[in-house]
Amino acid sequence: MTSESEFLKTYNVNEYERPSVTSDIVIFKIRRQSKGSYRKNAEGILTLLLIRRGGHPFKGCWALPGGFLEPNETIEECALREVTEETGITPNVLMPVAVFSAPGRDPRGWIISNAFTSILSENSVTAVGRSDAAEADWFDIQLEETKSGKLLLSLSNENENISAVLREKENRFGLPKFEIENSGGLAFDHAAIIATSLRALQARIKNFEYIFDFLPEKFTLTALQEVQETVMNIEVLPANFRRKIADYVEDTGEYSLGSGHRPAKLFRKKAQTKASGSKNEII
Amino acid sequence: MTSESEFLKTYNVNEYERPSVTSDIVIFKIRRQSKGSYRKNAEGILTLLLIRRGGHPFKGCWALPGGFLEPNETIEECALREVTEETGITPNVLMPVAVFSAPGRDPRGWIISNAFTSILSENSVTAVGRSDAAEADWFDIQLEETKSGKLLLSLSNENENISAVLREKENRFGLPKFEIENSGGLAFDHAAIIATSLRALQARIKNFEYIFDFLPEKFTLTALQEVQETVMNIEVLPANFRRKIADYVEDTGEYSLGSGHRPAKLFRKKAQTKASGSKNEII
DNA sequence: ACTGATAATAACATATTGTTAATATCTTGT
DNA sequence: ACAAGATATTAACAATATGTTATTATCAGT
Repeated sequence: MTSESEFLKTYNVNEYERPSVTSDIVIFKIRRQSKGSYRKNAEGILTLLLIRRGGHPFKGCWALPGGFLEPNETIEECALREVTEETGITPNVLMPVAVFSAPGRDPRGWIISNAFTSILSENSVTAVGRSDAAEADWFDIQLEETKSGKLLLSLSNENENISAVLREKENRFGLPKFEIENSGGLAFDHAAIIATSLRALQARIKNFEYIFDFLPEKFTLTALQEVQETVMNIEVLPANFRRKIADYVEDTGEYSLGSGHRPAKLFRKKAQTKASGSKNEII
Repeated sequence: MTSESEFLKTYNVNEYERPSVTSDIVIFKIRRQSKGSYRKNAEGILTLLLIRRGGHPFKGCWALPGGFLEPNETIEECALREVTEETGITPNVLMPVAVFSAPGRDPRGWIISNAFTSILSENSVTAVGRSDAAEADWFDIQLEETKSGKLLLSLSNENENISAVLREKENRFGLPKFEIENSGGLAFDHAAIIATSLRALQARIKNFEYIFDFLPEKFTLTALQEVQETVMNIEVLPANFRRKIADYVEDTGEYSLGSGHRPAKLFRKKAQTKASGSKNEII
């Protein structure tokens, strides 16, 4: 019978096989189709940040920013570090999505990935490209279900056009996961990570979680509504949206002027987003 | 310039330091305080499955079932395998909670844990104890907020009484995480994993996600209501609960008899839990 | 039959949401 | 200065959904 400290002195973690651990970060941002104003003929488009891989494997392919977990950092710190290193951007939210650990997902060997979703606001710096990432760019993203039940993930910018095809994988494990039928040239299983992340984001945006991260501190309610419409790919009636959002925002007293029409009030996110319920705790 | 296949031939994953990866599983189950019927003086109690560690480190301490990820399995498969090995139980849901990767969380070295939550139904086999786990048992669990904003996690059975104290840790990373002020004798950071998991479960039970996993295939609406009340620690008015749950269940035509009072209809979970919304897609 | 116990739902008040339409206020062009 | 164009904001009413209380239903046991 050994004591705990004696045990730890002789314990050697290298006796067991271990995987490498990475983080991959799915960063979204909304761009306005026509500059100036929201709504009608000027709706927002959801975009995604990809890097072109400068080294093997998948050299030259588009991929999510990300990299290996290092000792003495948490996986969240790893995610932030990698994004900054590879794109020069430092996001301020990090929403855990899922762990991707299917054997064979990385040709280099046993490597599992922790996926995170992040959001950049419209007016934030978007200069991209650094270090081992040869190139970085924003891609318009669309995820649509086909009649045969498959999912088509389309990513495009001026020069590139990526089309990946996915199938929803049935599992007993909470979140929907996806199987890649055609990666469209995306590295690793990143097509599946992107699809899972977008679905997770949409679920959160529904109840106004993370919605404010797409916009600067002060924003109009129309812009906020546009965020929900763009991310979820739906249309919302202004009167309804304004009633629902009312508890989450507060008036700044300022206005957005110079738009050629009635100026919109500027709001900010209200500190506490408490939900009320009924008078008593018994519902 | 090397080709992709040449690169992979010379790539050696062992050049970089790697963590060990584990899964930990937080398994909940409801027990009835007095056998026979639900409600009034016979309310449910949420219980949690713990194992007593048979080896170092934390030998003799209570801990979550779990273990190391092995090559050629996903982290979800690892979680299921470990639960079965250590407790003889095979759960049928597995809800991802979070990754715990804080440096120093395991005295053996660099080991990160993927936490999952699972649920066992009332009438399932609960025989526990196997392999390297010296002992396993169900603990009544309670998580309450104190006036000073701390969280008290209480776990108890006939012989044991564990009290852990936690603080909510502010972070920019989605989920609330917790810092352990007093582990109450629980191994590793398992007190924090348990608290995070329970909070995650409560959020899901609110909208009837996972709620059916606590009960057998056929159940009464009162029993289902009891699940929500027990997990979320609230009281619900029957008329309200029944209206809200109506779209998620279907009548089996059978009744629960022999109870000394009006028999209750037995329901089952309805296949599709679709949400309706308005007539058009525009809301 | 009567009691005790819980199931199930009716009935009404209140609150929320869906929907349509009216009004408000800016910029620009004349 | 005034009209036109554009979008913001809210009023008003209909339709649903929820909170709340009370009533009725149906069993087992006496």
